[in-house]
Amino acid sequence: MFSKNEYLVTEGQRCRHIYFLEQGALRGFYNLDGKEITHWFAFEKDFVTSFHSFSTQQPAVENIQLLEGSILWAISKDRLTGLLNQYHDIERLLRIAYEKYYIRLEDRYVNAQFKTATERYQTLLLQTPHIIERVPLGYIASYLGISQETLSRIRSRI
Amino acid sequence: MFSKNEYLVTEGQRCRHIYFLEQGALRGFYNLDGKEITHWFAFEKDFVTSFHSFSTQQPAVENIQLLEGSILWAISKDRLTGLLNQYHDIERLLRIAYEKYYIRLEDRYVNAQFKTATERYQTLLLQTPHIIERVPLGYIASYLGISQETLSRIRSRI
DNA sequence: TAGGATTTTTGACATTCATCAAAAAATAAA
DNA sequence: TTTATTTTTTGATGAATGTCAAAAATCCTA
Repeated sequence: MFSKNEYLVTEGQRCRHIYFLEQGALRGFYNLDGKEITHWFAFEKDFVTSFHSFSTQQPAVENIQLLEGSILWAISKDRLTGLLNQYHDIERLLRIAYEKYYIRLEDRYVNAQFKTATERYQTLLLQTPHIIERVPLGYIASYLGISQETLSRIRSRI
Repeated sequence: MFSKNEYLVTEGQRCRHIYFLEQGALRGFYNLDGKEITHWFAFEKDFVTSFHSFSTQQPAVENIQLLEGSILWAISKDRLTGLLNQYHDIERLLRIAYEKYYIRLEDRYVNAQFKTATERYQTLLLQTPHIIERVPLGYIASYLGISQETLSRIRSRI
């Protein structure tokens, strides 16, 4: 149980857990040229972690912050490793989970690089309409890779 | 052994193999609004496949084309599945390979969405300088998400 | 519910980049 | 080598988006 605006992971710190988000909302962001860039959101039933840091156990380059009071379950890297050694099936589940996450990221990548700002916003509306009600526009703008002003203008135009 | 400009995978066709590229160069691209968008390149010692199609066995949305005559090794989905069932260790290797590929894609994603065209080109020069000599500029431009003219101007400016 | 803080919108202007067209350069073929 | 083809560069112009500043709207909280 964590409360709004708390941090799950902070830049520079090693991320030792994968979390399951039962209830609430999170964002992952990092600092680029003095600006906070939100690069993902997570909602109910998502698994979250600072993937790079968790996987390599290097210091995280990103921050994970609570957007709402949330209920989270955590499993540590060590405990997960134990489970993987003990149960072949978990290794397989994880491999398949990675496949799915990879495909999703590929999709986002294409979307990010080759669609216009307006198209990206419309895709977001279609795929996850609830984001709009739960997340400040500024965060959404940086998630879409545009300025808040531009997002505001896109919204007024639609 | 395949020769220049041949296709390994074509849009609409199911991709049933993962390939190991021993020698040569490939690109993955798809058609968007009548334009070919190159979204990755592969060179010696890379594993390649149309990931989404291979994983889900849905028809591919992308094409894989030879940029040079190349030597490739293939393993079919069925044979790989057999190996995964037989050897726990291969499941683990695959899971770890996916981790690495995921992290790499995450990196590219950030790069694509939040860096300027010039920065993206400079990163490319730094990370894979040999691309420039082996791949036409037009492909590189679309890989970077800019027009060929803009890339040409960036090059003259540096 | 009134005042303060935060978030969103609007305006003016500068910059980046795409597009279309054509010239120049490089590469391949005869 | 000469010609044809492909690739790269250059020029002119317009559209999309960023930035800075301020106004308007919304939301907290006392």
